[in-house]
Amino acid sequence: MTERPGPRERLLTAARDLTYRHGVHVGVDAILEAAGVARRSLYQHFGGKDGLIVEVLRGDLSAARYRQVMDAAGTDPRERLLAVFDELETITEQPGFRGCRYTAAELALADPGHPAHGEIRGYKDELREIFAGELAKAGHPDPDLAAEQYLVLVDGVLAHAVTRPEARPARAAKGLAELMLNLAGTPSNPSPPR
Amino acid sequence: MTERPGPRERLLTAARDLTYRHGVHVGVDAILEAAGVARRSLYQHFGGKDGLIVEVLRGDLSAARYRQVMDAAGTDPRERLLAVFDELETITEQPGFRGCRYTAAELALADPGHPAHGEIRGYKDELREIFAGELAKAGHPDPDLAAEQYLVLVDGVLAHAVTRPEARPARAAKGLAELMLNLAGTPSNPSPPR
DNA sequence: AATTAGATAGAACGGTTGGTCTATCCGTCA
DNA sequence: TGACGGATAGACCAACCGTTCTATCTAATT
Repeated sequence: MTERPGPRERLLTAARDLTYRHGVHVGVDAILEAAGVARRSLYQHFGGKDGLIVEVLRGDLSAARYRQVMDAAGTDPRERLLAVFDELETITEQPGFRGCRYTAAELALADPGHPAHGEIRGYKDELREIFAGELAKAGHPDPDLAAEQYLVLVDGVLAHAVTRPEARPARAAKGLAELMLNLAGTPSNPSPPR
Repeated sequence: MTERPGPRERLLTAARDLTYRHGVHVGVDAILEAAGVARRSLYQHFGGKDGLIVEVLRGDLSAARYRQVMDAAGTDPRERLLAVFDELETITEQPGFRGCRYTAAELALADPGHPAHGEIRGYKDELREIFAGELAKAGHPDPDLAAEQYLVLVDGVLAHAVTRPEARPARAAKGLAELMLNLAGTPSNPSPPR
């Protein structure tokens, strides 16, 4: 039997779950009850609700998940890039799917000075780097532009699937990604021949 | 000098502004103060905060705006469809831009039974119809799929521009739209020759 | 055995939430 | 003149918000 995690970890787990399901405006009382943790522990470990939210976003490892998905798809950059949308299809079809937690937090936190905005920004920048690198390997003529296009597609899929999941936005977006990748060098090669 | 609008209209105007800037979780007190309206009038006209939010979404006329933009772009379906992204570029560059109000409301209202979800759904369905019709006129081989792709692009632009406006997502998305439209019949013709 | 850090429970803080209530005012119409 | 519908101001409600506080308990360290 595994040991019960400490209060800090229990808080993070409960907050990750509740802020995704109910949004970042969920009350601290609900988080404390779900975590089975004393009120004081929250302020001891995170300084307050905002600190907890920031830590939840930082520890979410969503970017790492994209890397894993692409690694599992093999070494062909084209296949790796397309695998992203298969994963998005799985994610958006999950029962409790509520969109991208970063986008939701960005929209929910109207105050531009909220510390969470930095984490959100960092996450999307990191995603951009991942896609830009992969698109360069795929031989895309303009990896920087293509990376922005990829971000639009990913955010679009996650946003649209909340309201209209049966539209299968992940599949639709994969079609667009294929059009993009047709601009690249010979499809099956990791990099274009020089 | 024009007459001052009645309480109902003042409430809608104030709520439209405040819910966009601060999200639908903005307090009724703030709305009442901005509208210069008695507390009772809100419950008289809209039954409550939820009713007001629903009416704000219903009266937003965002779908009509897309029609106007396309009409202003002429009669060539291709030009009309691409004009959407020029408009999105303008919108996302506006100082107070805070994304798509419907997407924001969808994410903020965790309760699936909230009456606003119906309006949001209706809006995006209406957008789909508009795009599907235009894509059919442009001679796209699969207007239904293409319409979903267009929705992904639009939602993606509006979502992503909140966090990374300098990425110019509207321009990036326009490039993808051009790729899509290359699949259609002769670009400058309203419909493909049979 | 004594000390200490970390966790617990729970009261209490001032402020805000959406909603209901009473009372008053004002213009319209009969 | 009188009645009435609509608007106003503002008190009031219970519930909840994030935060601070005191007090107690427990387990590891010295």
